[in-house]
Amino acid sequence: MPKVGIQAVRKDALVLAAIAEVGAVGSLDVTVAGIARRAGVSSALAHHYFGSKDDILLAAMRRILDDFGAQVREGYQSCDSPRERLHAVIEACFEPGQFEPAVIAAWLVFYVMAQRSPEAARLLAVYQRRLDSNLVSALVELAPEDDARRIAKGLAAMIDGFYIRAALRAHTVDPAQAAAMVVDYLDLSLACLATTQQETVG
Amino acid sequence: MPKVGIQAVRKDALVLAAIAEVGAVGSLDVTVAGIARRAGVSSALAHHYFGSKDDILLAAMRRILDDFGAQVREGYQSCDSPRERLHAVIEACFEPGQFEPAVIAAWLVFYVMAQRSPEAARLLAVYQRRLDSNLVSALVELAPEDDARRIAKGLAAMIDGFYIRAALRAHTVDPAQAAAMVVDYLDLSLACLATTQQETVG
DNA sequence: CTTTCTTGATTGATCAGTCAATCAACATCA
DNA sequence: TGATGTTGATTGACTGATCAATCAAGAAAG
Repeated sequence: MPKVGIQAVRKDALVLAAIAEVGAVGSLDVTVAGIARRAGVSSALAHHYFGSKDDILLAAMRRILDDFGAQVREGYQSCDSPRERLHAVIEACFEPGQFEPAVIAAWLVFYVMAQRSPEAARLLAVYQRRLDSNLVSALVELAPEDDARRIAKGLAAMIDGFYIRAALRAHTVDPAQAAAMVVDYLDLSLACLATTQQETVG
Repeated sequence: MPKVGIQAVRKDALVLAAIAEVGAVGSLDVTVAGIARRAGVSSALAHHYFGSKDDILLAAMRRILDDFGAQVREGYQSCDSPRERLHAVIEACFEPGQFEPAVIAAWLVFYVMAQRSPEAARLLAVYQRRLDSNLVSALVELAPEDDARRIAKGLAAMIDGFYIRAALRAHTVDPAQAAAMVVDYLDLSLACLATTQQETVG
């Protein structure tokens, strides 16, 4: 048998190369040859391991989504209160790693890919549901479920919004500042809710 | 001389066809032939009027940006108070026309194009500055300039965020609801500011 | 009859995917 | 130990298709 474990090594290299290439080219107009070159192998090998160009790109997308998921889970480690967990989720979204040009370009490109590929759309939907679920599960401990769901939608929208604005290299806000503003919005929403509830109760 | 005014007719038809084609294909992988066919002319004619494929796409982008600008200006007509103007801007962003599949796809695609084409990036930056400027100019009448700028950034981010979420056809929120949530955020921010200021002054 | 419009045909380039052939690691058996 | 077969790894060369851009020729309007 040939080298053991080389398959995982090659696939990994190709996936990383695909992300880098998408970031470098800045669009879906990446070539299998370009990805393969960056990974130091032939284009034929890329086809050998992944069936098609789309398969490579979908694998790259899964990788980015997984990395993000891991980042969130890592942030969860030392969180006890729901508020801490909310902050952890928000901060994970604005982690420096998420703002590397290649990663930003990849997200953008995957949004476009989702318009065409059902699998890409499914993957992005999974990410959105997960983010939403993370936010809601912490928020329900601080507010009635309806309000929790509403606030979660607003938070998620603001997160995605700041992110896409970063994608335009028009650095109107830096990630840390953006995270702080999302947290402000969270606190504001909860404070308002508390006031209203108090009035209603009292 | 040949037909008078035909140039404007053809260019217009090609620009509209380009938007429709981008919406139908869902990516930048549109062909000049496809756009021309949709406009009912030959691909050579498209090259005759616009120099290149990119010129056609940039013209399409300008068209969408202009339409949006006109929508905002229209909403401004009957606005006296700054709060009314803010609502008008926000509602213009969530106008049904902005949520036609072709328009959504076009925006997404133009974001990607901006990664590669300086002119596309410039056009998008103009749009963002205009939105920001509209928001700030109304907000400064309701809050100190620093706060106005900060709130404007949050509003703009949330607007873009809701928009991009709509782009995924995962209709978690409908446009009207999204607009309402942005307005809520606006009111919340201003209310909070008023309270804080009152406390500081008192 | 001039000027613009319009097109079919063509070109040159690019790219995804295929294929046959070689290569290297491992297993098996004597 | 060493010869030999097996199997996946790897590639260069190729193909078929697509597309942007060009061009020369013809149609139509003034």
